[in-house]
Amino acid sequence: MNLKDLSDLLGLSQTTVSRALNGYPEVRESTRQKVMEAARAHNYAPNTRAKTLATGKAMTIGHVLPVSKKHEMVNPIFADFIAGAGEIYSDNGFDLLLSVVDDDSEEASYRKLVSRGAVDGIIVHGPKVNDSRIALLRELGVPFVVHGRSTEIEADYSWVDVNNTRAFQRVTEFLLDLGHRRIALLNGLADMDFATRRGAGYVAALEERGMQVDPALMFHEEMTENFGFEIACSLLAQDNPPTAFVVSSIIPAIGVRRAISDAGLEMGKDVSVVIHDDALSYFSNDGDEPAFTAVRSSVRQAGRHVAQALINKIATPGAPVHQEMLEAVLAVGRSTGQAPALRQALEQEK
Amino acid sequence: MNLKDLSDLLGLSQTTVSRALNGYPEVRESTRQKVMEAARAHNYAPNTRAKTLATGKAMTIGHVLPVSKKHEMVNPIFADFIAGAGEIYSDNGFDLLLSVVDDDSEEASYRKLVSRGAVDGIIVHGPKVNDSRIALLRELGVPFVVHGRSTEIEADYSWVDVNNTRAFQRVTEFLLDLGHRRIALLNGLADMDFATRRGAGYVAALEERGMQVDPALMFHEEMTENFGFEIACSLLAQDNPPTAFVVSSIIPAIGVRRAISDAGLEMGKDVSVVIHDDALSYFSNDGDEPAFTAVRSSVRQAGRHVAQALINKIATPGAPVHQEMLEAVLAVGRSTGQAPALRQALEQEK
DNA sequence: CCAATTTACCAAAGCGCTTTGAAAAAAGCA
DNA sequence: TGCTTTTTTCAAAGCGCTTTGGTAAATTGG
Repeated sequence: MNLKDLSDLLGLSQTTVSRALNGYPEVRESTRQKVMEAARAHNYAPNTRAKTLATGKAMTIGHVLPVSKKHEMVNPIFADFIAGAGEIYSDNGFDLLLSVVDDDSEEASYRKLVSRGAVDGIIVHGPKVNDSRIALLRELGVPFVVHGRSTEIEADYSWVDVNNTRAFQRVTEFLLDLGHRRIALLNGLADMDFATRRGAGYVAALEERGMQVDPALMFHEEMTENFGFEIACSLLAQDNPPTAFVVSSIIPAIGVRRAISDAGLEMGKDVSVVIHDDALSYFSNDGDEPAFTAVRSSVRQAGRHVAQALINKIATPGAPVHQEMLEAVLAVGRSTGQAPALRQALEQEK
Repeated sequence: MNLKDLSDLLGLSQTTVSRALNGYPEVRESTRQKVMEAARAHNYAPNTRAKTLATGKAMTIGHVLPVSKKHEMVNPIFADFIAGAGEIYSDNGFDLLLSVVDDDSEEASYRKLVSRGAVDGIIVHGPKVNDSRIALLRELGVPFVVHGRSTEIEADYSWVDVNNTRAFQRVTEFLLDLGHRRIALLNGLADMDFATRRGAGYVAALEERGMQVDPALMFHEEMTENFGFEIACSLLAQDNPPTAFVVSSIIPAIGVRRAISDAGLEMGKDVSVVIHDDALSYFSNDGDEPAFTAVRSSVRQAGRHVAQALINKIATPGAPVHQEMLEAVLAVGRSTGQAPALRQALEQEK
């Protein structure tokens, strides 16, 4: 069933039917009712491709999911982010075009998406410290919003980010207040912008208290469960092991927890752990006493904000850039406690 | 830059340029070279919407991601599956259209996808035991492939599934061979087809050995980490706790592991755990001695197979249905060992 | 060397919609 | 009633591509 069939059926012109369906005023209300009715009865929906061709709007947002050939890693926050963004798209009549590419042909993929006219806007995932995609997309002149930022890029562009620096400074201070002095940082890959900022927060907290930053306690890797496990195992086996861990995601933190219990220690008592919690749906870490003390910021919520910002940008091309900082909430759970040394000292005092 | 611009620039007709670009034979090789060159130089790519309108093929595959409003759950295997499918799409020039909908408007979403002509084919995720989507898609006459099956649907349709029954029968037998007699099953939601089949495999293994099936040891829930933790905690606190767990995904198994260590027990010695491992990228459970004994089947690989099957189906409409069974590999890891009772008996014997 | 093929190119129609500009019908006004 | 204004409808152009049905140019064969 296409427009012609429908209009023939109704004895009306395509123009009138189209207008009736699209809510234009120059059509009698009784006619509109009839048209709507017939459209529903025959399950008519205008052909997307014809419609977008005619209007010049693709009504589609592009997401590029780079999958490294070597690591075979898929960002675990991706699904939740997409779920959030997708809600907004549905509400606004946009489609979501997902391009899976191996990371070395990523740039070509953006170029093609735009020159094919397949999308009206693009969302940039996982920005690097110095991300070439931002310059590329500006050059291509396509509206885009970055989930995160790119520290070394001077240009103005739209982004929605969590205040990573503040969050990590906060949790580090929290651990310091509990008497921890040797605090390990298990961070994401070093070239990721979020990881840099989190590292900066951690360092800032230590330096503010006049403490040495020990590079031997800072780790950058793909944030797998195994990464957390391996590092924690080797650290805990050292002579002077850290008493606390700051971990960039709940996934490696699960590995850390495993290492702690394998070492016969108790998390929250012998060793403290704080995490950044993206509020992934399958790892709920909430309730009145979450398993992990965490700075929490829902990545799904971020997806909603990024999507909305992009849609606004597409609707109002001249508008200024959208830059939005989300704050992470510090929620204290069962994974943290006073440093053993401090606890002993306090007990002695009694 | 569009076709007209490019052909004007070259002093050729749109026809010739189009044919040159699409590899048709009726164009001189030297002309084709010139055209290709110019296209590359000016970064020309044919407008997707115009092209698909003209050809009548959308060159797009639809995926519907239902997100339950109440649970706010996003299937954690989704990202890996998509990554696999996306590779195949890229290789074959297909786009991936992702529709995020809340689960009660799922049917409408499929209808619309088809009547809008937005997709050439659809992939069905997470089939229920009696899934209405299969009848719907057949009625709509759109090519589709199901990731999984739907037990109660008689009709012929294309699917790619893991042999869940066999896999779970196998791991249950494995536990029985180790002397375990009280084996708990932590399964997915009861209406999910895969969960039913896995349950059937578990039951079959027990019955084959003439053992009672204890419904108090079988659990159906959304497969979160918390689910595993809660159930395992309460079971281990019972008078006659199970000595082994069969768990439908690595995620709840992580919760089970946590419960075991919280109870002061050792996994692989006091309590055994076997899992179904989807080989999610952030929870690698491989190497020569994986953390969990598992029946493994890469969901990413499944994504590739499903996508390829659908593309073939679209290319050859008359072809018979594609039904493909993937077998899961049993890999023994460190999470299983002899049942404590059996071990004691054997020691006594010496 | 000229007719019959083959090769290389082109004009125009069509994909299904929106939108412009015009016309017909209805309503308002004197 | 006749004329103007407003409302309602329509025919046709256009979005950017592919593809059909040509025609002119080059090649072949007798």
